[in-house]
Amino acid sequence: MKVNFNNRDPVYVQVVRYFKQQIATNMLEPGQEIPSRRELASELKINPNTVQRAYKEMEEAGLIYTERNLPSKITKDEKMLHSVREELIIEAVDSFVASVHSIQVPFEEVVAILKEKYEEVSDENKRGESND
Amino acid sequence: MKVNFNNRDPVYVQVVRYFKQQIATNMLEPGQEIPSRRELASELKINPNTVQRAYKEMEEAGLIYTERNLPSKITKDEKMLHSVREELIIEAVDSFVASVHSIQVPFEEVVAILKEKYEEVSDENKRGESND
DNA sequence: TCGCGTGTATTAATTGGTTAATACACAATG
DNA sequence: CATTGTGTATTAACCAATTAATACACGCGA
Repeated sequence: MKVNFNNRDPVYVQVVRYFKQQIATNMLEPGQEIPSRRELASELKINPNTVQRAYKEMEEAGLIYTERNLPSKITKDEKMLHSVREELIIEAVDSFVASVHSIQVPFEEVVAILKEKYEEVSDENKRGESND
Repeated sequence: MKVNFNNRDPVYVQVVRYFKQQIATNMLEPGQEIPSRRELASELKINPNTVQRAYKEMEEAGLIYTERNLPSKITKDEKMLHSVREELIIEAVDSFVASVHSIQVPFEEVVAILKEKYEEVSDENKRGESND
């Protein structure tokens, strides 16, 4: 479990995003146990409350659940899990479309640039990825 | 001159973004005079220093220039003006690709979703746009 | 029953960015 | 030459979000 922190976004947001990505790519399975607050905090060298905040948000969103005082687990609700990926995509698309729309970029131009960039990142992965 | 402020981003950032969009869509022309710090501040009901900060960033970026103590003007450097649009697009694309790549969305799926959303916003504009 | 590792709650501290207040310098204009 | 409107610089205040410190509650197992 390794999160590449940046300095821009709040740590707890980045932790949530990390779990969402893990869920969206099926790296975390339904019912799977995740590290305890203190354990993850220790591992990532951050404050336990920061993890707690991340976990709390995830629990309120229905991504994880907690039974008694046991480490939380990934939800077993398949629909919920599936929607995580959907929502991540929708968020990204909405933000992106708003940006390019405000400067009136035609759809075809967008797709063309997108394709280029897509091939770039694919190439990078074929070699030895190391990004933020 | 009207900026739709949101509560998320700093005001001066939104002011800069507004000018960049205006430049990218050719609403502001090379050499064109822009409102003085105090004037724009008054118009937008914000502090003159907030405008100053926005203008300062734009001047450092080469988007505007200031002669003596006259109101600043849009740069006449056509290459610079053209690159504004390019950079806005590149920023949007980079951020977008990073997002969808982290959850491994295939290119074709991205384009499909994008197309849908694009048609949505186009339709909205045909009617009576009113967004933040 | 005691201790340990869970999750949880409350409150405080920090801190950085943002905005505001104020003053200064300059040039044009009447 | 004084006033007014520019841009500029410096400093302070503010404020909200984030993080940290601390204590509490619960259940399990030695």
